[in-house]
Amino acid sequence: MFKDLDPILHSQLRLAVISLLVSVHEAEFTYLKEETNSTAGNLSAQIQKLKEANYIHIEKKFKDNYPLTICKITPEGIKAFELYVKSLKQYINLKK
Amino acid sequence: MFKDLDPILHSQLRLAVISLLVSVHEAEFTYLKEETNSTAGNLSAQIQKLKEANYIHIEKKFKDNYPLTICKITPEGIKAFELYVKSLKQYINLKK
DNA sequence: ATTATTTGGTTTATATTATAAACTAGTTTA
DNA sequence: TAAACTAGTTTATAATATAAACCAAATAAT
Repeated sequence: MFKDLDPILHSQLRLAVISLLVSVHEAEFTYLKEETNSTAGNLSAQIQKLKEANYIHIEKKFKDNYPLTICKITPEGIKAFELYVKSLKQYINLKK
Repeated sequence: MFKDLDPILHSQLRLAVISLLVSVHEAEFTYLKEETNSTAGNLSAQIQKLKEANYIHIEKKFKDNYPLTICKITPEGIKAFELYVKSLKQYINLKK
């Protein structure tokens, strides 16, 4: 009945990040931080996990002398998100 | 943009338990254990948390000499579940 | 010019959570 | 009466989330 929920995505912050990246496809660290209302430390840790899972790609460069971190969702990330949503529906759409 | 997800419900097992109880209204421990495919220890711990949050009520009695634990959802539990689902939709865009 | 503040992060320490393993208490079966 | 089973609970450990502290450089203030 209940499919397992991908633990990488079943985290409020990581889910919010993926949710944003699914729609905007690519975003800066500071944008993600503002939109998700997270602390920098937490966001840094969580995007690292998303990267390790190969759900996002992280590019680091410089812009106007400052470091700039850009996150993009990968095809695997999109797939995982879609599967997560599908599984989740079994939990919250229980039309008995 | 992203509303906080009730941490009591944002747990795979607790969410599955509440999901079941929303539809069946009342269930035995062993039924929940089978339906959620969980271990007894984990289920015991998680229904305790749901009880502490006042999301379910736990009744303990005996049936045919064996202990019998029955869980029922409370109005607060139903309300919390509905709010959780509503908040979650912001993350997963369920309508699409 | 040097001190303070800000930007854009990362690392580390700690609290919380989830879970399996071990245990309790009794019942039934052989 | 010993073994196995039922129906759980408690405990120990691993995993997770998060705030706090830190780092390196840039810019602003004095």
